[in-house]
Amino acid sequence: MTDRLPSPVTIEEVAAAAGVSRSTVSRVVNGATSVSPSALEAVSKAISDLHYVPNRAARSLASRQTLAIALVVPEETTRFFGDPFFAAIVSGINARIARSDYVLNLFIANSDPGDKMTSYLSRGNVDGAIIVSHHTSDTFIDRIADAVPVVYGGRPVKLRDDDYYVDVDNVRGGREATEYLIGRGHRRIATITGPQTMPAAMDRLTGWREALAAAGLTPGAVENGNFTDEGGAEAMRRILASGERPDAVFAASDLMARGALHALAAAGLRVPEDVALIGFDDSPIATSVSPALTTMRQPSFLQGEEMASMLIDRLAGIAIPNSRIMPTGLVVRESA
Amino acid sequence: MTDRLPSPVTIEEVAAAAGVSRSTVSRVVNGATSVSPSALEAVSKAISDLHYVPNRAARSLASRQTLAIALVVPEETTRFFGDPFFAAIVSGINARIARSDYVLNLFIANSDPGDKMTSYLSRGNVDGAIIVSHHTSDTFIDRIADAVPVVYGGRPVKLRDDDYYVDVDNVRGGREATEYLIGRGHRRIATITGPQTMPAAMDRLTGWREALAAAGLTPGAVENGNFTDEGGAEAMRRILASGERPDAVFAASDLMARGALHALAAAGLRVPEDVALIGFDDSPIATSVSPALTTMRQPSFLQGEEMASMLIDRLAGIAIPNSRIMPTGLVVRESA
DNA sequence: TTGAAAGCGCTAACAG
DNA sequence: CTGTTAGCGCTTTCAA
Repeated sequence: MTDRLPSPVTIEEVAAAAGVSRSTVSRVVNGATSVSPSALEAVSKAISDLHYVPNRAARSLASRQTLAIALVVPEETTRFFGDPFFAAIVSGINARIARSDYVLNLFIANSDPGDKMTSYLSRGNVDGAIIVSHHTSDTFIDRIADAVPVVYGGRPVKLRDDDYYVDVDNVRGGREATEYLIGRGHRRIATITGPQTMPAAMDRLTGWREALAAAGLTPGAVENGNFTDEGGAEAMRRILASGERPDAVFAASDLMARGALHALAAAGLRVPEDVALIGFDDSPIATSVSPALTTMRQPSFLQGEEMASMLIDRLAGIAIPNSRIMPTGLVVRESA
Repeated sequence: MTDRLPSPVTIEEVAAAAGVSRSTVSRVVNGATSVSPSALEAVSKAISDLHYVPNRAARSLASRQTLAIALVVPEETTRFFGDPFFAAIVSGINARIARSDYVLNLFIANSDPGDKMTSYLSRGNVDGAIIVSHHTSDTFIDRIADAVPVVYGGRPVKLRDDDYYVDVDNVRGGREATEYLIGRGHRRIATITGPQTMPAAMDRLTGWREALAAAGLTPGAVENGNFTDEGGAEAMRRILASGERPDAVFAASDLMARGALHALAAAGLRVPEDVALIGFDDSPIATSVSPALTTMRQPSFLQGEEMASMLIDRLAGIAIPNSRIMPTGLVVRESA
């Protein structure tokens, strides 16, 4: 192997420059409180003068932490990467991690149970893991969760005692989106759902049902759009083909709403005049289409940041609630 | 910090079990040749009996390698994540890395020059970096390339002597796609390009120009679709609004082709009867739209694998060519 | 072919 | 509040 030079300046040199011992430098680097102001200042100066960056291998070896966090992404990356909602989640995670001493290790999860990734994680090569977007069928999850602290993006499929997650109130989001439609006078309301193997998709559907029931309305068509653009378009086509045309549609993601929009346009229907359409996410898609989408916002970037924060707190031994439910909010634009 | 237990079995215990010294175990683990068959066998047995897994931090500290590779993704993640082409690239990179001793560190690159990431990478905290999809405006690139070996996805904006990259022949791809259109009898051929800050986008445009020039045809409209879905749709609308309607369009990515398809449908134009449309990538999008896209395939997953392979080889001190140009190929479906 | 010995750069008791 | 002292688990000369 070619030798890679590590950071040339060591803690020893910083200590010398600052006129203190290694330990004191270590203390300021690690934010220990018990350092005198003068020492703190001298060390800080030496650090920035010398551009000192701690060697993570040494640190990790001595402290018995890896300082690494795994970001586990499900195999079917097409859907994952195709949705700006996830881009925002990952950006948020990245942003929070960047402010910490941790680095993010990316793993694209292969459901193969003998998987190298699973054993890598199980062997304590990371301090914790963030798992985004999993399905009922993802079996490797449990093995990871047995080995290291995990924070989930979205309520996990089977909730266990020591599960931590960040989510929004999807039932409520679905309900309020639908209530808005009802309040605007719509009566034949269909929905395009996500895959019913995912809690978020199930919950939004539940919300839609609840709102209709509360208003005494008969539920319209329910079609699975699989959380994809094309799936949304197909679901919309099936809805239109199925008989009575709805006067409004609740799509459980903006991506699917976009697909639906195209299907509606292809069918010669105007939005919102003929069919009102409401999305979910308030991702960049919402404003990039025409008409701009009315949608239920969720704070994706913040959710990502919060996921990382929760994990970092847990690793630091700070007690935190098992879940963090972030607020949603209706954003009214043109489509409904 | 909560203590994370590392793999409990150390090289010392393996050595004891095998009746040899630490050094011999280390030699076996690292594949050194100078080990007697009997020692080799004893050590191998001990390793598997004890489920020994070397501690990366210790290994890294002693060997002065990090065993980590950075995956650097440009800030504007919306575009990155929105394109299935990149999903395939990342999957390929991930797959190859998973077969090695390296792990992938994900960095979302912030153009802020004082960036923590840049200094982290510069300080030798990774052995090498893979940089996907960069623009002429991405200034942090040079600083990374100065610090560690880099492999680029696509020819870098400014090619330096020691730059390594994997790419396809985009000029040729653009030319052949356009030649196909010409061969089908089309004469008024427009193009939807990617941002002209990216080599791939520039080259595909060049190929389009070359094919038209060779056929003695007047170039049609050229509109930038920014490598996004909506950008493609807008570019198509501009082309349609600009006067003479083209009888064929070369879109420099499938994502933009999809946008164009929608704009065409909205304008009441049939594909391919009124306007033929050809894409680029052969991403999953190509078959998920209707009509299915005729497109210029590039082997995205393999490109990702190759990027990782090149970097791993370089890090191993293996001499390799500076670039690897992967083949493209026309895939004829329905849209042209 | 093998073992002994010397660190890699850092953290973490433990005294003081 | 600070320095001293031991290692963390592994690789790597250097001799034998």
